[in-house]
Amino acid sequence: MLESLLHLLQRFLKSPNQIKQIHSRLITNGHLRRNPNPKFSKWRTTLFYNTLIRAHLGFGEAHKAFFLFTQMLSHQAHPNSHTFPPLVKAVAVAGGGGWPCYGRALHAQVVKRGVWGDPVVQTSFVSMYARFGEVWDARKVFDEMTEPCVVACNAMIDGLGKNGDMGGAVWMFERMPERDVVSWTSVISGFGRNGWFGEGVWFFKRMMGSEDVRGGFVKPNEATFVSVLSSCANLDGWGSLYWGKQIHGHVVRNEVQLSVFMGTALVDLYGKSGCLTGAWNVFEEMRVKEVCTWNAMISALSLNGREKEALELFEKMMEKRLRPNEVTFVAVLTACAHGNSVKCGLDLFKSMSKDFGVEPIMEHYGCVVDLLGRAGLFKEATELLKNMPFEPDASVLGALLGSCKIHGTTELGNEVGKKLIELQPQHCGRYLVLSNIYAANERWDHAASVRKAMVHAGIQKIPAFSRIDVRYVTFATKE
DNA sequence: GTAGGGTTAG
Repeated sequence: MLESLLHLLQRFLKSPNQIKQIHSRLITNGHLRRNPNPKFSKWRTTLFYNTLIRAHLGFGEAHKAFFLFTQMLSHQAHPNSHTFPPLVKAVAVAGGGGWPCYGRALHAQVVKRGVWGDPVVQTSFVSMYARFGEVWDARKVFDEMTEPCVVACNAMIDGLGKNGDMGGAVWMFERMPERDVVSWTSVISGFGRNGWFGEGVWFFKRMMGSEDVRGGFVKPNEATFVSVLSSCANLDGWGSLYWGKQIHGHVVRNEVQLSVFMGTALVDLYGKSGCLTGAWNVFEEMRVKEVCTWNAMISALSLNGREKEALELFEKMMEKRLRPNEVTFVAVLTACAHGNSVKCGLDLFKSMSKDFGVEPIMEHYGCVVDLLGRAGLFKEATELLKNMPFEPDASVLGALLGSCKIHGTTELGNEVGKKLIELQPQHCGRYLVLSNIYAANERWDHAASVRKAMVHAGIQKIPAFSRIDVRYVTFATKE
């Protein structure tokens, strides 16, 4: 009986319903309590709890994992080194402000139960501390490990990348005695996360040409492709489409079916590099689509001048009864702003919290201010700014300043521009837009004084340039 | 006598 329940648990680790059924059987049979029978070995109860905790984490019920742990303690089942890694991961998944409390409590438990020396447990803490920005604590745990294995080093590399230390990440990568696909992927995704897109793509190329310790090639997997595609999508100019297509080709030659992750990354890539046909083809080809996939396609349309189609696709998404999220509304509101659909945008803005339960954040206000400003509705825009539940940040004010420039609204532009310079004294563009507004209205004295203030603040203007890509030759003209 | 790391949309 016991053996078969254990077998079932392990087999259905990923099926919530089955796990819940087995869980209730375990409770009614009393297997989750300490059994006074000496024939009943102690570790078996521990094993049940460990497997249940892991299962609940697996299907996204992180809070139940904690509950199981407290039950485990109250029933005097002894946690061992296998108990903690899933719990530490549950802290990371649950996230939020409560992490220091849970995370450090678990750390204390680990020390108390005498399993701190276990490398798997230590690795899980390296990830957890790094994920919450405590890279110094992560490093301390890592340095306590006598012989960190590949996985531990990978966790540290990823942690350094997550905290903006790509120098440290690459340093560690170069000194590893052996590297696997995750080591490479961690560096590639780190570069992308920190905005070093070219370096990310370069590292991918380096990976494709390198050999591992056994003389074989390192084979990229789905995570590798998704990471490098996201870097490609953000490359400037022709590189984006060129390298993106190369990698897409590689995916097609090596992968059977497009996963949601990979497909979404490709839709985003084609959307950002202006190749709408490419984005559509991937979108249509995908069997399984999630909300983020629709978001990527709607953004692709709205960023490439197809505002009407973006809104139509949003309608289609509604017909499929998919739940739009924050990102969806950023995409559709952008479409409305670019397409000058004031009424449509305002209706969507009203309905997002009322009908869909999505509370507007700064980005949404930015879109609506942009929408109103472009239409010249400055009274409404300032009204919205005043009634925002939080202080407008530079992106929102920047949207308004941009509109003031288009419409030559000097007075408001002056006010907004001054506020912006207070917020971002080192941003050369802010001074220039303000000075251009004055110049456009022949207020040369004001224009000159803004330029002077800029020089005074020690800011140099970065020359703007426009660029036309013809095949692979780039023509650039400096302003 | 089970286990740990990397992934998409603004």
